Amino acid sequence: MEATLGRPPLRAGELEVRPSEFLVLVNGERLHLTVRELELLTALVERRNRIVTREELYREVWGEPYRKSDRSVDVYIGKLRQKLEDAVPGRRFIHTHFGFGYRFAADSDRR
Amino acid sequence: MEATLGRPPLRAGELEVRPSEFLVLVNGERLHLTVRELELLTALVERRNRIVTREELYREVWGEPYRKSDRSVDVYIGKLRQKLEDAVPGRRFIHTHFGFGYRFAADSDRR
DNA sequence: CCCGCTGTGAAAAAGCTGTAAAAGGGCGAG
DNA sequence: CTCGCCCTTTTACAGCTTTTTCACAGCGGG
Repeated sequence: MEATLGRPPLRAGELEVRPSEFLVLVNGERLHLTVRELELLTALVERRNRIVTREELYREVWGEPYRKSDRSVDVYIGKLRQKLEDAVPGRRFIHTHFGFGYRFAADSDRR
Repeated sequence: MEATLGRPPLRAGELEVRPSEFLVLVNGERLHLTVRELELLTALVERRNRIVTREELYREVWGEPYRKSDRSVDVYIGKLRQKLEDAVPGRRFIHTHFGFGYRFAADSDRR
């Protein structure tokens, strides 16, 4: 949880993440996230527009070495997608890059 | 995939390869490649303007000894050529050297 | 011509991802 | 202490994508 404490606010399209307040706003409305969800979203938004490996995400959020049989990252990506979809229907924030990892993008950019 | 992780960016004509970001740009646009395609292209561009044997490419990308009946390198050369042709029509980046191997060149030089 | 080398489509095999659901844990209320 | 609730982790499996293998046709050099 300390992974969110010193972090400055992040804006990304209709999202605003304030890690130090455990708060995510979507178009001004609070999005209710659990601790893991918030930490994972924070890690992704901090690395927006870049492909991030599961390894890196796992190290950052879980704080321990990644075992490739571990599906936690995927499961939480799914949870985040669901909540983001509920909040902003039709928008796609988290992209899968097969064999590489995930990439967060607030704008519809091609990279 | 770790074959791309510590690598510095490479520029070659209208191509820019950023292995550590799993990213290839062609005239600024992302070229979508699979893991193998990216690794093979990276290996070729790192050795640009030199003829590279299948053995060397196979060792570098697949990480194991080459069996001469293995056509994987050829198949992936074909995939890369196709994607590069789609991205930059009329341009030829990967040259065959009969009996020797392949050579990547960004400029239209003959050798 | 001959025969090994190369290009390539397509099938088979391997591997990766999305997701639901079960299992495991922590914590506060009573 | 026990229960109930919620969050996290693990498991299972279907559906897809990628990788590998195979087959055959066309080339190219001797």
